[in-house]
Amino acid sequence: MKYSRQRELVLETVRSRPIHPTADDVFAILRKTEPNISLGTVYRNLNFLSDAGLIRKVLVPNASDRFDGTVVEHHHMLCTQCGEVFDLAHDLAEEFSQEILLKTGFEMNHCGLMLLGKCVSCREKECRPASTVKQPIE
Amino acid sequence: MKYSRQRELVLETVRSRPIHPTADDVFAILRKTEPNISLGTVYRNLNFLSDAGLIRKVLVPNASDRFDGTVVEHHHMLCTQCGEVFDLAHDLAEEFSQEILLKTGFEMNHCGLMLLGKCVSCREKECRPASTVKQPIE
DNA sequence: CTACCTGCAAAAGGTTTGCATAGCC
DNA sequence: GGCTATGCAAACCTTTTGCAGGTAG
Repeated sequence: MKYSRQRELVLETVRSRPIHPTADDVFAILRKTEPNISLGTVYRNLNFLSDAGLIRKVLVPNASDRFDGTVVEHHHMLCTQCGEVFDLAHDLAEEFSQEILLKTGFEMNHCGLMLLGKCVSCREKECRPASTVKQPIE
Repeated sequence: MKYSRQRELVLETVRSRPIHPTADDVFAILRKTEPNISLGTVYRNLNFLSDAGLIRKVLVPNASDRFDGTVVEHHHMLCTQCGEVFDLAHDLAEEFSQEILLKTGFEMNHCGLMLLGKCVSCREKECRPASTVKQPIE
């Protein structure tokens, strides 16, 4: 792989942010210190780096793709209320993916699971009677 | 709801096709018999009908949204090889969604599960030694 | 009659690509 | 020096929207 300053910056930006930044986030962050970097270059490098396995592209339905510096196998949960993306540890889905394979023949990809739903803090913000709100177990 | 010929045709087209057609699929199908129908109208009606709960919009990462005439709760599996979308019965995911809620506090939406992976027929097409190919259990 | 719907075409949002120039090895 | 990356802008693809005219109730 050929070195370029921009590629290194893109990689470092994704790796150092746990927020699953979009291409546009990365672009905005880098623009601050690298005023000439172009959006095209950011996209090219994000795709290059995820093809090379150094980062991961997280496909988000109905929104911009996001990029993830964590390359160990894990899955994602998208809160359809606030738009945040959360990680889901692989072992929480392992049994499920085995069951799906056995029962349907469908073989889940590594990082192939996207859950749409409502995250803890969005659920807590809703004014439901406290008794019906299940507390998450961390 | 106000009647229109186009709306009825769109609804009927989605309901009668198990292929989870995209807006463009619906448009192409209807164009054959309704040469003046416009893509904008197809989109407007698909959105209207899914807002009204008569069909469902299936958000597909990295590809056009698809529409589903089956409105009972179920989930989807996208084959990242052939691009087909398959239904996944809700009861196969029920236990999993309970577990996720308890362990992470994330509350899955109805129809909120998208599995990316490889479908049975794509797996069978690959030239692996037969012994390593797990047969699906239907 | 009025509200809502249509067809058309333009706009919008996200992503990719062509081209000439610049930078790594 | 050659190959690849960059910046810029235009192109692309899917979806939405504004508008003027048409249709259901």
